[in-house]
Amino acid sequence: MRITYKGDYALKTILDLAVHYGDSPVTIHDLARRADIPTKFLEQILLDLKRGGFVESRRGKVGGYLLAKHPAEIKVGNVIRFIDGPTEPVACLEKDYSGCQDMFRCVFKPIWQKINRAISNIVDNITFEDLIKQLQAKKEAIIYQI
Amino acid sequence: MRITYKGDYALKTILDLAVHYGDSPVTIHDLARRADIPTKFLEQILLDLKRGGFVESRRGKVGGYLLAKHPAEIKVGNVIRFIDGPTEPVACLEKDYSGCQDMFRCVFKPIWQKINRAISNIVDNITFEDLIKQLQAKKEAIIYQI
DNA sequence: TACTATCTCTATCATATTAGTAGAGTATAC
DNA sequence: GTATACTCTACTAATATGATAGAGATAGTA
Ligand code: FES
Ligand code: FES
Repeated sequence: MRITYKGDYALKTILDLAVHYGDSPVTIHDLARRADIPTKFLEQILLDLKRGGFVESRRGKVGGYLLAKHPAEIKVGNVIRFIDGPTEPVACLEKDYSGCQDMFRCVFKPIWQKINRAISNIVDNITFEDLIKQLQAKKEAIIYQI
Repeated sequence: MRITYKGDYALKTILDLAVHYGDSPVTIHDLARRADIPTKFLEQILLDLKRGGFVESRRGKVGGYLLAKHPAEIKVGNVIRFIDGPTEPVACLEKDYSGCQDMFRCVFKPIWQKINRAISNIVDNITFEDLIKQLQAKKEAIIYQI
């Protein structure tokens, strides 16, 4: 698995929208500025995320983007897989893969399967609500430090 | 981390050479045929592996390739990293990376670190000697089955 | 209504990576 | 001295990545 800039931008954007969950829409401009993402690139990413059911949009003045679900309902893995594709380290492991006939013989397959399970265990067990809590914990730690 | 064809071919080639460790050199032709790898592509991979100190070569008649170290001395992770690059899921984690200033703030970093550790734990704890043993165990299982 | 902020959509582009292919050259055993 | 086998550099086609450009649609409001 490889996290691309697009995936990184998508995660940061979803997190930003998660932080503003329940508030009024956030504009592309604000999202781009806060996460330092090229605006026109983010436009495309947000359209993708909308098609993926992660976000909703409001047009016109007072428009912008909103998270389509509660932050607790979105896992990091959902976003990564939707934007950057499968997390499997080799094509052999992906669903509907026709090659890899001599599966029984490939002594490397168990390695790829282990890696695959390890990655899934991580990215599918953390939601954006968890991330927000971590952010808040960090903030408090900083205040306490002062 | 993403295993490319080149990495896959390199692993299968090293395994083949590991199986023939101690024997006479194995030709590119035989390696290519057995693992179904385009011969000219494998030539390049073997030159890379030679520069990486994984294999040795003998020219002329009765020439071919030999494993440069004992199979127990070569980890799967060594080959993957040498051929396909770092196993880290994001550039931020790689050594000498200058970006990612607000490290303290990036709530995703612990996720990438976890994944990185998980992958390393897997690929750095299996040698080609281990793989050969697994191959032999499979062979015996098949014989027993018959 | 006109204006403006905002999202929507399609196309285009530069660069890098991937997965090879081609062909001439070098060394060695016999 | 010739066949066999590795060596080296260059080239190529296809795809992915990380954007940029510009015209269009929609909604609030003066
Ligand atoms: S050939 Fe499919 S996992 Fe090895
Ligand atoms: S910005 Fe470097 S890990 Fe998130």
